Formats: sequence, structure tokens, C-alpha cells
Amino acid sequence: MSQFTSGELRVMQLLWEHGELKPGELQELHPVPIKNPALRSYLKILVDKGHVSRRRVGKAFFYKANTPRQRAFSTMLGDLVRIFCAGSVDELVMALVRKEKLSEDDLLELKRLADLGSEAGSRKRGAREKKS
Amino acid sequence: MSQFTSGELRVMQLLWEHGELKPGELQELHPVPIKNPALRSYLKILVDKGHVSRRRVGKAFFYKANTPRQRAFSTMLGDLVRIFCAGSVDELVMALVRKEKLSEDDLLELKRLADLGSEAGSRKRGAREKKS
DNA sequence: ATCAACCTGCAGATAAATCTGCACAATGCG
DNA sequence: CGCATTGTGCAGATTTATCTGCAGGTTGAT
Repeated sequence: MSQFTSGELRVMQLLWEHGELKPGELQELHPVPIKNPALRSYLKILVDKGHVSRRRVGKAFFYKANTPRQRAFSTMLGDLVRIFCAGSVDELVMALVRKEKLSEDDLLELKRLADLGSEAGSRKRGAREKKS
Repeated sequence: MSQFTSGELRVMQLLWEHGELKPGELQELHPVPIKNPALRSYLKILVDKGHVSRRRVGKAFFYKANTPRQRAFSTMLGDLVRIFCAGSVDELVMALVRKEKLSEDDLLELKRLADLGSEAGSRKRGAREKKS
């Protein structure tokens, strides 16, 4: 159930990027023009869902992301990979390559990260079933 | 708007996996119990959106995915990467590593794919802005 | 104190996603 | 043919996502 709608996501992004904001600031930073009540409607939903907490300061509230950005990303990506790749990663990378989302630099970086990950993975082996 | 809701996605998966199906088969294969009219409601939406086409056979229709599975995946993944990684791939891979979705084998495979991609990328350079 | 500028809670309106019911048509089997 | 099965179109009910309006409170400058 930790799924964000696109409207909610737009708000979360601002909170992730800027830390703690009050409505006016959120409104100014919001990528598309949004009126105060509409914004508050999203905030209420996010607070209800537990993704955002708020803290009274003077007259107003400061809103803060409760769910860390990295976790949200990881969850959503995990869902996608589970649905489309049965949990494996090959198709994921091939999709990126096909999309040309990966530049030459990205691929070098990817190899570097893969190396890092290999070491990390070796240090704590057995997390996942191996296929061969 | 090539976004699928989760209900639509469940149907698309079946069509991607099995090719061309009629309502009864879809109903049987459906991961969660679904009644005929509910299923048809999704099919209608998917047909309206253009993701599915249908072909009359006798009394009934056969439904077939119009949007290829790979493209849907690529689009959805692209959205996610754009939102969370500003189009770059580092955070994506790190998220996978952190999630332990990547086994040691996966990482080796990843490096292999990265090599393949590098060659492919070199053959048609300049698709994306470089960061340095 | 008064006013403008911001905030709040609450109570919807609108649209889309999800799911249901009803009346009827085509097919196959006795 | 008569009937059960499995379709179909159409017309909504329900829930969630998205957005709006109103009546009023708190703060700070005049």
C-alpha cells in the first residue's frame, strides 16, 4: 500500500528535496501551479497515509517527509521489477540500454557500481537464491 | 498517458503472457478472483486507451495486447528513473544493490550487459547529453 | 484596534478507477 | 426446438484521486 499517486509524488519530491516546508513554500516550489486548498488536500492524504508528518510552529504547520526518498524509490522500483522481470535484473538493464537512457559514461559508471556491489555482495553472501 | 493502473496491469500481464485470450480464459487465469463484468470493464478501458485490440471470432471476442510488454515496461521504468534519478542510472543501480535484489551472479551479468551496452552505445553515440 | 496576509478545519464537487446488475444474443447439446 | 452456457451492450454503484469554497483563527504592521 505504499504506492504514491503522481499528485502525491509531486509533493513528496519537494519535501525530500527541501526538508521541512510550510504550505506557502510548498505552493511556490510546486512544479505546476496549485492552489492552497488543493495542496492541503494532498498533504492531508499523505499525513493520513503516514508518509508525511507535521509540526506546529507558530500559527502554521511545517510538513516533513516521513518516508525516506530512497525507500519510496526502492519500493516502487521493486514493484516494477517484480511485475516485469520476475525479480531478475537482466530485462531491467536491457530496457535501459534499449531506451538509450544509458550513455557510454553511464555504462562505465554502471560497471564501477557493479564492482562495488560485487564486493559488498561478497561480504554478505546468501541473501538471495542463486540460479545456477 | 501510457500509464497503467494496477488493475489494468493485471489484465495486460495475462495478455502478454498468453497472447490472445477470450473473456472466459482471462477470467480463469486472472490472479485474483474476478467476475465477468468487472473484467470486461477493464478490457473496455484498455481497448479505449488503445492498449488492447479485440477480434470477433464466433459469438465472442478475442482480446490481444496492442502495446508490447517491453514498451510498457520501458515507459514505466523511464518515468520512475526520471522522477527519482533525474534520468541518470547511478541511484537506480544503488537502489537495486541496497535492496539485495542483485545477487553476485546478477552483478556479473550486469557487468556483462554493461559491456554489451557499451559496444552498442559506441556504435550510435550522442543520444544523450554527457555530464562532464 | 484594525486590516491584510497567511494559516486552519471542514465540507463538498468532479473525474477517474473499480466493480456490479440486467436484459438479451449466439452456440452447442439434448 | 428448448435450454444451459457463455458471450454481449448498456447503465450505473462505489471508491479513490484530484481539486474547490467557505468561515474563521493567528500574526504583524499600521
